[in-house]
This record gives sequence, C-alpha cells and structure tokens, in this order.
Amino acid sequence: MDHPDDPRENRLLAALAETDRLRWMQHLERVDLRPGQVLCAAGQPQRHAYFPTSGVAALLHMTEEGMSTAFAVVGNDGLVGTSIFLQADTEASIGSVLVAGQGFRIAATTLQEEFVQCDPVRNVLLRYTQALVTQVAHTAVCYRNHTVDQQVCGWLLYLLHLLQGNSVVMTQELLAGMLGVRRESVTLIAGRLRAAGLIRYTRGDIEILDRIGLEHRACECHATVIQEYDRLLADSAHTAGSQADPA
Amino acid sequence: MDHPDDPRENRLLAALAETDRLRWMQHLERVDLRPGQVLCAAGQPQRHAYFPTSGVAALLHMTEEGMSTAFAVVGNDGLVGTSIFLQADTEASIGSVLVAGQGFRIAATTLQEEFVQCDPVRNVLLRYTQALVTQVAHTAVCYRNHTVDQQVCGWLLYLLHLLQGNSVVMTQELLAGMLGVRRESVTLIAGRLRAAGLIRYTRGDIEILDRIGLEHRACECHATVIQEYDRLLADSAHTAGSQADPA
DNA sequence: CGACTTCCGTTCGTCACCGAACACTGGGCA
DNA sequence: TGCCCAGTGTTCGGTGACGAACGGAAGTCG
Repeated sequence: MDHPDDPRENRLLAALAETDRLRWMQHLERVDLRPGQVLCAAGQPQRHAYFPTSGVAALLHMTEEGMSTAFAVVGNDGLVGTSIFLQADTEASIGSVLVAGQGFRIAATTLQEEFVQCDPVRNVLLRYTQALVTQVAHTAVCYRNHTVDQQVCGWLLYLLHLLQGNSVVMTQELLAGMLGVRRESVTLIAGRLRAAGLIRYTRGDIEILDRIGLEHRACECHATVIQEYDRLLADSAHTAGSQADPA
Repeated sequence: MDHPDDPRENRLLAALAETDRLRWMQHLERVDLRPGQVLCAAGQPQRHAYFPTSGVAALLHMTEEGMSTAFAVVGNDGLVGTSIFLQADTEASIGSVLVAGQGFRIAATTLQEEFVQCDPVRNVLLRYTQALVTQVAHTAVCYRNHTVDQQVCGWLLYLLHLLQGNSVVMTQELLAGMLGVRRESVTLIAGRLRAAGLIRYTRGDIEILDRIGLEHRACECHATVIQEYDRLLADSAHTAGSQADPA
C-alpha cells in the first residue's frame, strides 16, 4: 500500500485553486482508513470531514432487524461529513470504511470557516453535494427497479472505478451488507459471474476479468452517476468564481 | 381551494428572518401547481425555484422501461430546484406535481444572489438540503428492506402530513407510479387497507379513517424523516447568524 | 500439527411482487 | 340516452429473493 501524500489524489481537493489548497495544507491531517472504521455516526456531531485518497467508505443506515443498507459510497471523488457545511449539527447516517485506504481529514470548524469565507471552496463542496444527492437518488430508484444481479455488477464496477485497479478487496458478506441483501444471495450471484468468466475471487479478494461483460450485465445507474460526478467535479471549471453564466 | 397568499405557508419561507422575507416579497411570484406539471426536468437548467404552500410534488427518475419511481416528495416543507444554489447548472431529476396546490416561485438568479449574499438565507437552504438528503437516503433503504404494503402506508401518512388534511386526492395509478410498482399491486393493498377499515376511497380520492392503524402498519422510515425535517427546519433556530457552536 | 475461525457453497420451502389478460363501474360528454 | 373511458377489481402463472439450516474449505493461531 503506497503512501499518496498528495491531497490531489482526492478529486475535491484537486479541484481547489492552487492558493486555496496551499492554505488548506496546514489544516489537512493524513489518516489511515481501516475496514469497519466509523467516520461518522448517526446523531453525533461531526468533528472532522474525511477526504479519501484511496479506499472506499459507505454511507448507510441500519434497519430495526439489524440489516445494513448503503445508500451511497464515497471514494477519492468525495468526502464524508457533509453535515458540517450543511449546517446540520449532527450526521443523519453512518459512514463506515468498506475498503482500506488512506485519506486526509480537516477539522469541522476549519471546514466551516472555509465554506463561509471562500467562494471557490464553497462551490466545490456544493457541487459535490449535488453529485451525492444524484447518487443517492439513483440508488433508491435502482433498489426499486433492478435485480440484485444487476446491482452487484453495477456496484462492483463502481467500486472498481473508485479504486482504479482490477480487483476489490471485499468479502461477499461485506458486499451483501452494503447492498442490503443476504450473504447467500451474493454467493449465488458471484458463483454465476465466476461461471460466466466475468470475475474470479478467493476469500475476500474479487478480481474482475471481463469488465465489458459486467457492464453488459449491470444496470446503467452507476454509469449515469459517474457521468454526473465527472460533469460536476471537472476540476477545470467553477473553481475561480463565476466566469460562466452564458444565459 | 383557498388562496393562501402568505408565503409563510411554506416552511422555508417562514423560516426566513422578517427583514429577509420582506425583501423576498418583491421577487416571489404566486403560482398554481397543477397535477402533472413539470417543475424541473433532468438535464435542463432551472429558471425558477418553487416553494409550495399546498399540494405536493415528487422528485423522480424514469427507468429505461418507462417505469417512474420517486425518491422524494416535496410539499410546503421544502422547495423544488436545489440545483440552483448547489451550483449544478442543470437539474438531475424530474420534479412533477402529484397533488394540486399553490406556491411561490423565485427566479434562479435572484435565489443565487440571496444564497451568496445572505448568511441566514443560505443556512435555511443548506439545512433543507440536508433534510432532503436524509429523505432520499431513507427512501433508498426503505425500497430495499420494506414491503410495498408498509411503504404504501408510510407514503400515505407522509402525504397526509404534508397536506394537513384527512384525505389525499390521488389515483392508485399515480400512487403506483410514485412508488415504482404496478398499479395492480396498489389496488390489492388498497383493498386490504379498506377491508381493515383503515382507509376509504372513490376514484382518485383516498380518505384516511384510522391514522393510528396505518402507522402501525407502516415502517418507521417516514416518521424518522419527519423528525429530521422538524429538527432542521425549526424556524426558531439558525436564521440569525451563528449564535450556536457550544463546543 | 491440530483446533478454531472466517469465508464460501448448497439446498429446500416460502412468499412478495411481477406480468399479462380481462371484467366491472361510475361519471362526463355528445 | 347512450357511449366512452378513466379508475378500479380479479385472476393465474412465473420468479426473484428470503429464511433457515448445514457442509466444506482456506487460512490462522496456539
């Protein structure tokens, strides 16, 4: 596991203007993200915002029966702790590390000050919020309309996109907990995918063999979400005031 | 249908400070909300933000097969058009009127100016955004884990909460399109609810007879969401700068 | 080397919801 | 008055996912 000490590994931090990022450097603290680590908890005030540079966290809720279900995942394209600048005092959901990695964190008070005082910073955070809303919305629609088979393929592709590799270090149990389904369902589906030559896996390490095949099998929700992230977080635009507005 | 020409019928507008609301009055335009009317469209820039004072709109996506599924509903507790101040240039979803009513709208450019220049206004809008995220997240988890039966009860109660009456003017077809299920499923469930003496309905008018019974049958998702809205939009707090921060 | 734990595989019955097809009814409009 | 149609009622087969129970295999730690 390498040590990407460059904050620009995170897409939001990369989108900051040079001067802003230099100012932030004094406040950013490098942190490891360990699987299962809780980055935010429902009902708790949020002391830091976390910007992953690698690894993946899930935003999830627990149901009464103890079933966990994620409604969004956050990688190096986002942050955990939006409640800070949304003025919400406390988080509404659980943020938990799914795949180990690293990242940076910043104190809530500092982030809040930056959000209020610096327009470009605020715009980046707001545009990320819009992307997050879009992701959660698509997750809801996907949970309603698509089969678990499609969803497994879609989430795997999305994780792969965040992890920029060819394999995902995650047990079927964890994948099930993320999707809000039984572990057995995931096992069944994973078996089918393996039989079809699309993936290979051994004890918590899922390797993708045929990305195109997976895409063919997945619903388009995640592709749409990725597009929206790209559009909103393209680091060229909207980091230096309002030079847009063609209307 | 009465004419509530007071913007304070909308909870966000009511949360504004007196001086801010007076300034807004010049920009607010009264509008009717007709069933089926599209308040925002995916991929389109948003020219106005809509603040319902009565009636209900749904935020939804269409699937490839033409099935519509809502991921949030907006009544007099919110606004349609968050993409404006989230700096997103275009909306990502469809906003469509479900139940007829009235409301106010404000030009996108004006809203954007207010958001940037006025801290209390910004805080209200941001806190609403957090509430919306919470609602969408719970919708996703609910779609995954609960039965359509529970969901019908929950959404009915939520609509009732928004409409402050005892009946909901909505066909089963529309309810089905909102939940992303078949009309027949809704008919079946509605029949059961009627048989149990919980509701009564005739051609597009659903009347609730036993609210407690419905609550008993519904999941707790919507109650949780209502709580979060109450917490975040309590009009006493957070409208006059930052007198909080007890840490 | 052996015991234990974690992770994966498999089976069987059950049920909620889907998909399609079709029948009924009340209100509006010609 | 009669037609039409939006809204609702009902049926039947199919199936995707659940729930529970148990078997096996790959690591891990004493």
